[in-house]
Amino acid sequence: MAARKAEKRTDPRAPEGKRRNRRSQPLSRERIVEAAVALADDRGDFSMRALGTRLRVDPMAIYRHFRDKDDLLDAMVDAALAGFEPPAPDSGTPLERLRRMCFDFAGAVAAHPGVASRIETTRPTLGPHTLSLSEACLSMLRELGLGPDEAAIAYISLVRFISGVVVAEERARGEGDEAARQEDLRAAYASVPPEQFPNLSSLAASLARTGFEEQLQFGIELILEALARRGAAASSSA
Amino acid sequence: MAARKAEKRTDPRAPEGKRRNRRSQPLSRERIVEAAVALADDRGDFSMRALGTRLRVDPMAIYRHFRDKDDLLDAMVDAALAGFEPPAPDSGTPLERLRRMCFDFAGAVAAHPGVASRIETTRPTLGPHTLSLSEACLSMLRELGLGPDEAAIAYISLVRFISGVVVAEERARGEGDEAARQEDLRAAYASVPPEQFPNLSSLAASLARTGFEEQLQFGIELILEALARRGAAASSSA
DNA sequence: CCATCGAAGTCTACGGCGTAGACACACAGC
DNA sequence: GCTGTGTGTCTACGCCGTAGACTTCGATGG
Repeated sequence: MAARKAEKRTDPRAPEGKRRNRRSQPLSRERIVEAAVALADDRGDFSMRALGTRLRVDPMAIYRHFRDKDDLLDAMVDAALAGFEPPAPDSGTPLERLRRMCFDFAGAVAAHPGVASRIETTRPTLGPHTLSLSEACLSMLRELGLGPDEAAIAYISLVRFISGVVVAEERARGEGDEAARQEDLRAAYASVPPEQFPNLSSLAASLARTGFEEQLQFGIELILEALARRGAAASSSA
Repeated sequence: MAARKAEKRTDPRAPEGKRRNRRSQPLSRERIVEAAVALADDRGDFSMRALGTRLRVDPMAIYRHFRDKDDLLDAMVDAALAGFEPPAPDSGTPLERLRRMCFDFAGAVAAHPGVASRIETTRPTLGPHTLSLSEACLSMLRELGLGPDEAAIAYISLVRFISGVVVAEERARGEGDEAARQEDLRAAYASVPPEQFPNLSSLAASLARTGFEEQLQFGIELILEALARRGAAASSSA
């Protein structure tokens, strides 16, 4: 949008413009958020200063558009949810759609480091994407037969579980490559005395076989199953 | 371990010891972890430097006992789980005990800021308390009728959900006092057009009524219910 | 009794962070 | 042309984690 006026200014590397590069293209919330997400994706972390250099702009310039880092981070969360589309209403049973949505949501969140831990439902980020996502999820839960209050708390439960898994995945990923991690894990559990902790030893083996994908799937299935049952009970008794 | 040799040195508050306070009582992993947890409890956050001043010691002294901050943080997680006791085997049905344990666990974790987000199950912290907690939980899940693999992944699901809730709670708590937060929430949702997002508007009302306690309870009930059903099915078919 | 040694604590310093506050500059409207 | 306003810049403050050299102390063994 604001890039229009920049077209004629992009090239002529203004002789003295090295210092005053304002005209290259003006900063905007959008441009900043985009760059911020890209930065967080490239490196695992994110700092205002790094974002500044990436935008070839003084870090403080960002503060003209966002109150503080937190403000920007909130915007990034919503941006990460762009491109996420709730499943079409006629694309399966409510349960199927709900399941698909949970996975899509988890995928979208997991695609951008740092986002998962900021998914909120109590002081909600309230970006437009967040809003439509919540609405879609709630309406499917209602379709399942749940009442308004039940749907609300069920929605929260789902979000909490998913973000719990994704946060753990992110942390693990930042820990070194997968093979080494698996090896560490095996080694750590190998030192556990099996007679004192019989189940724990077998946990190691299971863990080695189970990735985050499976954890996500198992947990969501569990939750949705229980929810469906409640919904059915509620609507049959009504 | 290293404390043994200190016993004879504890008292004689060396005259010139003001600068060289080493003799007051020697640092040890234990003493450091204890102070660290206390520090994190007092202020909401935690830094090596602040810990140093609290221990009246140069921050770098801590590095003689812990490789780095992460190492210390891991130890703190396990320390937070001290005092946590799994329910006695004869204190109710497996389901009841499991439920109780989940709440106790959540409480123990929530009692110490910063701990929740570090609860791991894949690169496990492997402190003694963590170990016995896991073992107890796994064995109850087995009692429920689940097989070893199912118990393992069910255990992970529970941990993920609980830490998800507690992390969210912590973040919310750091956000300002409860009343103001509730008000912000109400205001935020008030600006959502109800005709476009009918369910979302009702979410606001439900959220206002629902604390973290209820979220925890609802989700755990959901998960345990589904697990119990699977366990029953598995053992009846066996 | 003294030399030596290793462990524990200290000091200094480096490079990073978020961001407050003063400043510079380009442009809009007069 | 003048001025105000918005936007990017600069400098600086006070935090952070921690590397590496240094100090000091108690223990050890000659």
